[in-house]
Amino acid sequence: MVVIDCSFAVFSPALPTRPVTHVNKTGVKLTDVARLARVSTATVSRALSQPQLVNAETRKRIDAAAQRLRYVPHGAARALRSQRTHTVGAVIPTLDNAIFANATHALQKALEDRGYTLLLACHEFNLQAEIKVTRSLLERGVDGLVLVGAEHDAGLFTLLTDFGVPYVLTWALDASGRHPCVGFDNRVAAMRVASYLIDIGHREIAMISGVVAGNDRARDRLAGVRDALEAHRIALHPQCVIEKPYTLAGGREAMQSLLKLTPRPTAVVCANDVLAMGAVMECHAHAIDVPQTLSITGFDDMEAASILVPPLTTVRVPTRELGYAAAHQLLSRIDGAAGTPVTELAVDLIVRGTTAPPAAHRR
Amino acid sequence: MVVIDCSFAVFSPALPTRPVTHVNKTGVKLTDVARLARVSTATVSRALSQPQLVNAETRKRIDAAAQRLRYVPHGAARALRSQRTHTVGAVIPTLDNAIFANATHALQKALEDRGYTLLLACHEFNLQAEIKVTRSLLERGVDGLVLVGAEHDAGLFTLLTDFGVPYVLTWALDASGRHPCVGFDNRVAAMRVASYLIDIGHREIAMISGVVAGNDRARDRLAGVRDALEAHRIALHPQCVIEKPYTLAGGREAMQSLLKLTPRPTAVVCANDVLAMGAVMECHAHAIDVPQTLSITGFDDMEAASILVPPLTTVRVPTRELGYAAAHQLLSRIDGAAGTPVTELAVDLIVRGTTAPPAAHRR
DNA sequence: GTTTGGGCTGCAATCGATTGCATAAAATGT
DNA sequence: ACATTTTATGCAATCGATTGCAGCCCAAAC
Repeated sequence: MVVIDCSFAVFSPALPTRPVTHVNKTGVKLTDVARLARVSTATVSRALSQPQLVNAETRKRIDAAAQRLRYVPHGAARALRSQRTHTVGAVIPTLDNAIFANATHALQKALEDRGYTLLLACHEFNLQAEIKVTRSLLERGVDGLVLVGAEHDAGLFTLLTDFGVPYVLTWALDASGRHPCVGFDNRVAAMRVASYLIDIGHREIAMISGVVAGNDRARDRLAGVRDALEAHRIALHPQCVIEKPYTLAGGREAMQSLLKLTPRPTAVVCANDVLAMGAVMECHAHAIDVPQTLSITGFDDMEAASILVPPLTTVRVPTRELGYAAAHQLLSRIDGAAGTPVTELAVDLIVRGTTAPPAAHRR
Repeated sequence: MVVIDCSFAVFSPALPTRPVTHVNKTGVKLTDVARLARVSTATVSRALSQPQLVNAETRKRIDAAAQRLRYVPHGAARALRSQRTHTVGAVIPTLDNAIFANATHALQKALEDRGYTLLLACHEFNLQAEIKVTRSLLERGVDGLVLVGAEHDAGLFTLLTDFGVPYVLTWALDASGRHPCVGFDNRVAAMRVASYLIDIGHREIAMISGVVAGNDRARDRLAGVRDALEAHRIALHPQCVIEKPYTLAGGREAMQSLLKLTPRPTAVVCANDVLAMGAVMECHAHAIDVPQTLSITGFDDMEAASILVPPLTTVRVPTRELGYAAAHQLLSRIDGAAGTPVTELAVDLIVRGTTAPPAAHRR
């Protein structure tokens, strides 16, 4: 932090007749700083990005000149010449789900700490849209990309390798071992949830799943539940699996259908917290006691899950760690690190108030 | 005397082991497409960005060539020459609050529809950090900026006008009339909430406020409550105003303090839904009946407010409209529109389950 | 005294696309 | 048939910073 007196007239470079543009209307460029500091543009450039190469005295003059002129580097010019943008792109499904917003926030902070800026794009769970927005990010120029999920259209991977841009997959582990990733095993985690319900006595279990098309996390979570039930030779009837988009309304509708079934399930596994909260709301509306009559579980452990009454039994996903780890892994790849690192994060089953043994098990 | 933040020092990694070329490793450029299509680069450029200027036949050849070579334009080069990045920057407090995430999501969608990409930066409610991240966005090159709130450090506005970059303020209305903005009157809205509580009989009213330093929305909401109470000659004791950061924990702590007061307030106005949800949780924990013993109101109407039991009485803020309107207003300014448009959005008091007349008023 | 080498600095080429101007060909008007 | 406008294309300058290479200066080594 430097304090300078700005009460004197600020040097203004000759006003060239340029078209009105939005980029640095001040027109202060490296040349102006160089002239004022009585050095070449080369030296100014070095003083700003590799200070150790420049004599301390000269550097001081340059810094002062830059301050005085309020010089702001022109990113496009810099990027064109150096082939580096110091910008990272994130391609996520949506910001409307708090869990992605949290992870993105952590990512953004971690990048900012290292001098990078975040370029954002959403694809709304559509793999074709994902290619489109990724291309647009690549076009804008990013030094690296963060993607969500391990499953993507082949065209997306072609694009990435054609471009030779470093990237990291998140929220899942890549089975093929061909892509760097930081995430956790959605399948095992979901299996653990279902196993827990079985352990406390449930046999009539249903699942409210996310839309599995183009969403490997949703698919894995469903598969995990299947695994657990099969391991205990418990049937999962087709009508007990309801696929809905990740919204409160989706959860409510799904629960509405499930309540009509006979025999009625005693426990419902939801693919994420939003669906679970919707499901609980619907039970409230029908005066069905959770967890005494019906147990419900979520997945993600978003903050809102804790304000639910009763608080939601769910799987804690370390969103913050996920964002940080993704940033660090990506940046080290940008800096030239080789290999295909896989970072597996731990997830935990958090048993709270929406689960209890089934009525038949109690006396 | 002016203080200028001189933190434009660029992050320089220690010593990259093997810097990678991140930008278009394929090396396909305009020249290549031009050669394959047997035209000049000028024509290719036009075919891609102003197709109507190019003969249909030629255009077809060019498109085919571009497709064949998988050409992707180089954004930095394009930006350098045309002084347009087709990128808009958003400087928001945080993504961790769902309400900002929602609005940002809407903004992003609206921009995408018009061919723009979103560059994101957060300042965590710190006006100095806001200048810093804004400068970094400007450096990266943005055609316009979306800011949150009407109050900003003078240095921020200097930066904006120096740069001559179009911008729009959101989430509030600018009293000075000097800045384009799209938002609503936080003060009037908060006043309406407090008036409602007074109307149904409350006289002992407290407020859980956000941190007002550097946050004009929070300050206005507090002022609005003050207005309402004064208009009815009701006192607002200093110990009845508790300032907390916008977190669930903040709401709980504040409520804990308020519960110790004598006389105990019969109604608590919260500056946003997060605080209100924390407050309700704390009441649950103390087995205090909401709304029979204590009424609580929120502000924002985030989705989670509806899963609360009882559902939260709050002020609906049209986050989606806000994002869309900001995008449209900004883009029309980027396209050269003049003036200082002010878009005022309507907010509504949504009376739900957390408010009721005070006990003394019922029989 | 000469050579060597390290520390600084400047020159000028370069990154890849856009665009003003010139020109040629085709369409239109008289 | 000739003048004029319109349409389509190419040439080459340009945007603003970075960086390889060369050169200068001065101190240390021989």
